[in-house]
Amino acid sequence: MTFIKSIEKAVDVLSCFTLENPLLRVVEISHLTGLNQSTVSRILSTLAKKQCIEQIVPSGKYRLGIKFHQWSAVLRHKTNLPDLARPVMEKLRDSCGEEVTLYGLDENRRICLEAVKSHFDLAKVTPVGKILPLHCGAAGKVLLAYLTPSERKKFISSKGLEKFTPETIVNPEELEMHLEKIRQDGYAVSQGEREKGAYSIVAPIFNQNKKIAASLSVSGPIFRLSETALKKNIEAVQHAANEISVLLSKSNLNHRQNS
Amino acid sequence: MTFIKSIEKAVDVLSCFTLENPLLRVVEISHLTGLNQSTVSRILSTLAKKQCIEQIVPSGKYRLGIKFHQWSAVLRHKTNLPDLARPVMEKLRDSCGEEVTLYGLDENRRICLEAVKSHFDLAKVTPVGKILPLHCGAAGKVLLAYLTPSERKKFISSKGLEKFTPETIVNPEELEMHLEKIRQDGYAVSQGEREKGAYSIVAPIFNQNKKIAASLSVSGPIFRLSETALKKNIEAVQHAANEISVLLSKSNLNHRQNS
DNA sequence: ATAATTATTGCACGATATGAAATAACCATT
DNA sequence: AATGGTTATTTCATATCGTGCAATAATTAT
Repeated sequence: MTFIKSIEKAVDVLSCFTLENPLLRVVEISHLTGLNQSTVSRILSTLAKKQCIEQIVPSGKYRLGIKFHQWSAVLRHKTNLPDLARPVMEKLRDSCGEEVTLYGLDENRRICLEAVKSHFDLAKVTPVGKILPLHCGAAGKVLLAYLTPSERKKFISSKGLEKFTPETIVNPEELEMHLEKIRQDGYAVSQGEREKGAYSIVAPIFNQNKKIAASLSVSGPIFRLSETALKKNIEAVQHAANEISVLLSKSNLNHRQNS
Repeated sequence: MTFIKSIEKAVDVLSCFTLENPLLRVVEISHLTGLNQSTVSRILSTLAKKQCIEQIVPSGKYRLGIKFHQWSAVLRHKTNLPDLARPVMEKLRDSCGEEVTLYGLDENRRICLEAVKSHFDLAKVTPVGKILPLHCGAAGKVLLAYLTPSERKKFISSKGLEKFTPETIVNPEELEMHLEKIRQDGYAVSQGEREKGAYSIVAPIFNQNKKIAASLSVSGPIFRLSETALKKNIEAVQHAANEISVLLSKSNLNHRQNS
């Protein structure tokens, strides 16, 4: 299989535009991607010509362009995972009170695809579109756990595992043991692995081919996690995740062939 | 200036994914873009590797992938035109009762960037993300009218002007006259040019450099357009469009330099 | 006004994207 | 299940095209 390198580079350039960094200049992108400045400049010109990005005139910085409004609408429109999952997620939030989030795999990160806010004032709040690491936090570990061993190895060996908190697992073997445990249990619980004081309870969502499609998380401040809440929430998250898996299978089976 | 052709092709491929056609196969894209099947296949493989698209396994069709969730979130997040315009659009809708829509230029089409629903049960309803022609409907003609003559010429000469209804202008000279009139008036009114029985009243939105940024439209069924409603709505649309122009200028001036 | 950083362009080289044809995979029909 | 037809992918040779370097131009900072 042969891939078109300049297209990969263009995607890498566009991937630099994030919630945290929605406005970028040529050099910044050059640093972030490791691409030559000339190359970045030419890629940006091309993307600007095609209206994928636009230049803000006083500053000269670039941001995503009108083309993405089209794609954004397409994404929101059809049977896609977030829309499918939202009602189930709201039910889950109502039963456990805490924030419910949905994560998908994005290169070797995870991205928050959907978030339903907690009823508490003091709570975990994750914006949709936020990109987070895979190796820490139960939602990341669940995504990792159900990859094929080769896919997983590619990630874990790719670069060092960054330490976010004292609880972050940075040892590959230790991480693999955790993942094995997750596969046995069918869920994951983490406490303060990425952000101090926060817990998550997470279960996997599978597509019709039993491949991992997303992870569903309930998360909040650790001090609200009683022994009974833990048990109840594990049960509830697993149930909700299964429900979404079923919806997803049905939805995908619908657009067979010429439909 | 030198553009990277394979990237342009990739964008063309992705542009095939629309509200009407969210699921596509290689041949379909090949026909839509005029690209060789091998090329399309390779572009799709590359985009799939980068998770810009994903293949639905039972059917083999492709759809937009998880990467677009990231970009979609970035788009929604920062000071972008639709979010800026929405409150003003809602006010306008409340004052005139009819659907209010916002259109931007997308290659040589227009795309609905934002829509606020009419209060009436029988009304015009335009989905966000819908792609429509430029040469018919007041919202398209306003976008055309304020392009530079060379930009405009590029579009009008590009290919024949499709006739949607008996009212559609298909003669380039006649169209130019209409556009001149629009520039003099500062607004446009159309009746049944694209869809029979529908009218639109549209005013231009400019950015801080006085370039056309979007067009703002009030539209509904012609039978509700009395002489007084027409006058009132023209006034209201122009006022709202100006308001949005001001907001847009302010917003763009904010992210100067290193902010 | 000057220096420093950043963006763009020309050029020549080497990588690489391309179409045509072949092969493989897939689907529909009987 | 088997066949024929459509669609997807891969191979291969060729010329195109994207690339980095260095120079220039444009911006920004001091």
